[in-house]
Amino acid sequence: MNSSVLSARHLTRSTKATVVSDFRRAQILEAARRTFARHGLEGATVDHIARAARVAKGTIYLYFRSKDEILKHAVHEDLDALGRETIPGVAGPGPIEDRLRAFLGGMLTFFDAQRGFIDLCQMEVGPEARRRIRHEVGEVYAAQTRAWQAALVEAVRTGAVRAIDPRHTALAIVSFAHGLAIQRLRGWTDASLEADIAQASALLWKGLARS
Amino acid sequence: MNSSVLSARHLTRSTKATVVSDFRRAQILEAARRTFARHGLEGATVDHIARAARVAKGTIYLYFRSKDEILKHAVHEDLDALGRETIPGVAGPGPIEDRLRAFLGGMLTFFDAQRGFIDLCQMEVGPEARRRIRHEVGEVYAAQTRAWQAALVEAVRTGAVRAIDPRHTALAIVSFAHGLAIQRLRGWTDASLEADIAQASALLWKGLARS
Amino acid sequence: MNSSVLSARHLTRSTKATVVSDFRRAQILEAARRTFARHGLEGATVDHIARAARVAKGTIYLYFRSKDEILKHAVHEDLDALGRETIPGVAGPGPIEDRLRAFLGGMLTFFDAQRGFIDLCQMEVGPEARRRIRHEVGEVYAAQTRAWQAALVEAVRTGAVRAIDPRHTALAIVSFAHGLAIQRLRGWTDASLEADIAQASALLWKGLARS
Amino acid sequence: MNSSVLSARHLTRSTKATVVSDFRRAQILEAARRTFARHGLEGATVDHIARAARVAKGTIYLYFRSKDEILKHAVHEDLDALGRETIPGVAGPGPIEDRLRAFLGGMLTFFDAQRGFIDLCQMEVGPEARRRIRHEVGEVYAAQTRAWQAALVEAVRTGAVRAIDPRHTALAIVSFAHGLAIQRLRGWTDASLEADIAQASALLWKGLARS
DNA sequence: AATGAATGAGGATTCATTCAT
DNA sequence: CATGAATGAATCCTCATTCAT
Repeated sequence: MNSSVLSARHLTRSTKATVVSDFRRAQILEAARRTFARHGLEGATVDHIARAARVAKGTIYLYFRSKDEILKHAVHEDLDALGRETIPGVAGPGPIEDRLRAFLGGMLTFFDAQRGFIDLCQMEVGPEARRRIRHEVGEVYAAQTRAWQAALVEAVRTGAVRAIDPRHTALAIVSFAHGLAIQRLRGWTDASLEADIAQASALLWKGLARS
Repeated sequence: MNSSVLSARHLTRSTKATVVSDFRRAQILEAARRTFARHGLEGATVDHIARAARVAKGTIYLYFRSKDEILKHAVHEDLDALGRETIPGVAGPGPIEDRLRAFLGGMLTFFDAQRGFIDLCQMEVGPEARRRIRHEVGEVYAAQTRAWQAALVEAVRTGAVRAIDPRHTALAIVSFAHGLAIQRLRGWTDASLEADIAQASALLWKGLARS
Repeated sequence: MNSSVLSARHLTRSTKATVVSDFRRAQILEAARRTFARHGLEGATVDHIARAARVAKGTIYLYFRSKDEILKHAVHEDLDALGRETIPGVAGPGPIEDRLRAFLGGMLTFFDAQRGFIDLCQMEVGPEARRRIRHEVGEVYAAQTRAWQAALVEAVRTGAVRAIDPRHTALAIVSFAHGLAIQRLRGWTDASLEADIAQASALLWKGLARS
Repeated sequence: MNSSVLSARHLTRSTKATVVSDFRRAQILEAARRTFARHGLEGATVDHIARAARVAKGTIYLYFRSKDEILKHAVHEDLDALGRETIPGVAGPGPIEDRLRAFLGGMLTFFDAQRGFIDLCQMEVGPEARRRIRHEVGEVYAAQTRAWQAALVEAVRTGAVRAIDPRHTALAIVSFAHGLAIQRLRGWTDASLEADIAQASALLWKGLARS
């Protein structure tokens, strides 16, 4: 009984430690995202990130090996989320028009939530870590494009859309979503999220629809 | 006569000096563009730029007050060119379909020529100079959007296109072009310039055209 | 009775605590010696020492006030041992030739046992603690030298050795032993311990012996 | 004629630049040696070295890639000198007794001139650069030992010394010189340089001489 | 008593900018 | 005008020490 209590305590402590540790990592990553977004990739000093995360500079290095490592993780997490939130719906059931709207909605919402900061990192390509990020971002867009290409091939076959070229059209859809997301992210448009989604998907749909 | 000779000489010298000076400025700006594109905004040191421009580091500071100043000028020149190369055609005569194709072509060509590097600088926004760049880039896209909005209002009026919302559609066109340009710039698509232009403008045109 | 039991208990507990405490101190010092020897004085972090001692970093500070304190104690213990193992024999009875061999043997054996690491620390003299170490090491060599000087004065008097200068010769003996020990410690010689001792003492003895 | 003047000017400038550059390097190395000797290897900060060299911290990095590089060069230069100043004489002509005295004199003088600081660096073995230093120092002592071994083989053959073991005796001579040099360097003896040399070589010579 | 997460002062290194030649 | 050596502020990262659990 005593030992069970002890091991329970131990388990609890161990779990708590993990929870705390995970919390710290998330806390730092979140602070890093905000700081990268506000100050830029090089402009964001580790001091800034630490202050934003409300921890000491040294603490950062208990959870990440380097500033680059932080960037890598922040980007990786976000790109994972972006892929998960936009790609499955493309192949899903339902009319292609709805899927188009859902895709655009997913992209714009994601970027609007300040999480598109990665997309703005493209300029920094010196160190190896950056090169990987660049590649990883490209992979997500490539995956989106492939998903749309497959969906369009099927849609052309069933006559749901007119006889467009699936490869180029897929790229066009993704590029469109991307461009629109950036315009919004940078504050170059003040339209509401819903209006932008509605108008953009209507335009695209009209471009795809039969006759 | 003497004085005329003198002033001629002076004029000549002055002119030559100006020419040389302008040449140096252009030489440095060009080197800076290449260097920024290759190494990133912070990754590009003044040493790099100087070496690329084949001048000594100190010489740079005879022509530009600071590194930020260089960036500002490089960006400004490029944005000017982008505006000049894309906006007038929007309002120009001819069927709107052709103008659409021309616009997309202008954007993609410009970015393909490595000059879209500015667009990649958005992440660096710390110092005041950067903030201005950000704003300036936004201005160009805003100008493009306004041009398209005007064109679309007219096109809707004459029945050249269906009754779309000019404001949102203008933004959509610009965003589309922008997104496609970036995808190309980053090497995420390997399609030919012509094919991309053709397919994209066809899709958009279909989205705009009547019935 | 009760009280005697209690005080016995108390004594036992107190003693046990002392034993445990002493054990911890020795454990940490030993780990520190190994770590200093392997990584150098600054290269050895408190983390390294803690890991080598199989205790948590914080525990170290329950037994030593600072890293410098650890070094001071490790050095002090070793120097004490070196003195005890080499000095008494110098004044001891028996022919001076044997005492010479014993002295050289003591030095080389001590250094060979990795305990001469202190001798290698001389470079680090910044903080006050280091200055003391330097002085303390010097003290041991000085004590050795004094012991030899006394022994040689006596040996010259009795005619056991030729009429050398005791002061300089004492220094020479100690320096010789020291130099040989270092050469071995650093791995710059691969001869066996016994052979080095035998040859060195033979050479020195020949240098000292009468005609 | 004009061109000759120009090229002369150019040559002058180029030479002057080289001279200045060499001077700076020497200036920094000298300051580094002093600082390493005073503060230890890690205790000596680049700031210290810069201040001792009367240059700004950044200037250091115009002449050396890193602190380790500085150490490497300082050590290399000194070891070169030590080898040049002690080894040739060993094989030189003249009675072996004189060569012995010359060798001891060379070693003690070198160390007395604060240049034996390298010898004190042995504790720091972490980074790769340090490991090389350690090896390099060993090489010099090994070269000295080889030189003595050869000299002793010859001396035994000609009967200049008694039938000692050349290998061990060579090591003993070098170790002796080394140990004495260190004792002096650390201030553990206050005898005059000449006295130490005389006494030590007399002792050794007596140990080597025939009957 | 033991732990190890958190801290922040301190050090090596970089790089925009200046200035004597 | 042009140069490039010199500067030092600013940045990333380490590690001795503390302290809540």
